[in-house]
Amino acid sequence: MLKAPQTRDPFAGDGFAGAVVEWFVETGRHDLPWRQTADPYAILVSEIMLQQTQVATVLERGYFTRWLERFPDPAALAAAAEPEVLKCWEGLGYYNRARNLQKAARALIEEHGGSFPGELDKIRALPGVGRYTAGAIASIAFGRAAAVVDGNVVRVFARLFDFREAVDTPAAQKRFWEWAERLVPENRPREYNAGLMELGQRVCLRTSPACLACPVADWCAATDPAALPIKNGGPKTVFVTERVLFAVRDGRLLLERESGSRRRGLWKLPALPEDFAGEAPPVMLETKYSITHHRVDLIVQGWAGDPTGLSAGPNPVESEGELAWFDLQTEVPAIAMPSPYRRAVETILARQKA
DNA sequence: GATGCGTGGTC
DNA sequence: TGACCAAGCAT
Repeated sequence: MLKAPQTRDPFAGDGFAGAVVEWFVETGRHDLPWRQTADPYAILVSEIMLQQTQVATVLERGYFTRWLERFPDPAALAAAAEPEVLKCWEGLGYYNRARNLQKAARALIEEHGGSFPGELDKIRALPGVGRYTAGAIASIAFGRAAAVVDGNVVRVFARLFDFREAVDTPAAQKRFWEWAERLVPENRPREYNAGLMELGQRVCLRTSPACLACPVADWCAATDPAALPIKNGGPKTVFVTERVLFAVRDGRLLLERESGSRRRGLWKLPALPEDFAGEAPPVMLETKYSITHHRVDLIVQGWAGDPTGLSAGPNPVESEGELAWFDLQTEVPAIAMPSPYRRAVETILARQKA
């Protein structure tokens, strides 16, 4: 990697922040829908959606715009029924984000009289809002000089300060926050924070950083930027098999609602017991999906036409949650299902139609 | 402080 | 193609 040596100190004066701000003002993505608004609620929605989720996913699949059309303000979201809230979130994952967003809307109504607080600690107290999100809202929506540290900032800082230790430790995170607090400027913190993150997203790339195009290369101490940041990594992938039932009766599909988990309130194909071998319904579909550090082999079993096997003998369903039948035409499309099950159902239905 | 959480994209 | 990752948070 070709990269000029460091010649300037990020902490000396406001040159570093000024360079980030200038770069953002001149070349930033000002067309993003959440940059077309000054509404703190809309900024909150965007920041929650963007947690651990790529810009392209939120943007191209229309989640942000659709959400604001359906829930244009905290009052609309606070008054909504949770199933509809989850349905609007379907496919984004981390469904507690949607539930917390509604809790936050209710807190805005009930504890703040419907007006959005501009103080960092009050923003931070909203459900689902952690240190990053609070800083992002305070700076972007209110112009406060609050720091942000996300995955992009970690990568930029690891290189800027040539940080050759693991970044995914509490001690390292503490240092990144200290650096962020020291560097965030009183002048134009909105453009600085947005620019710092966008720099990580578009220039300070993970595997091939574009140092020749970087506006802060003069301040960067890294000699081998592509080797940073260093991570310990998470747990190893666990491979599991999941057998579920596809049962249709009178045009209605049997689904199970998860109860205790964080996918609570979402509907899935009911689980079949592991040892359900002898009289098991035939395999209709086998597919794979990943969830956190699990790699799941999803096997859908059932009777395409005549589900007599379902009513014969004991209930073949191993269920921890509530079971219910949903009309395939009208109800199944309207309820919230995790993506793997949604895809499986649609694949099977399309196959039967053909 | 470690762990669990959803999904889609990337190389 | 499998491991890694992306605008983190709550418990």
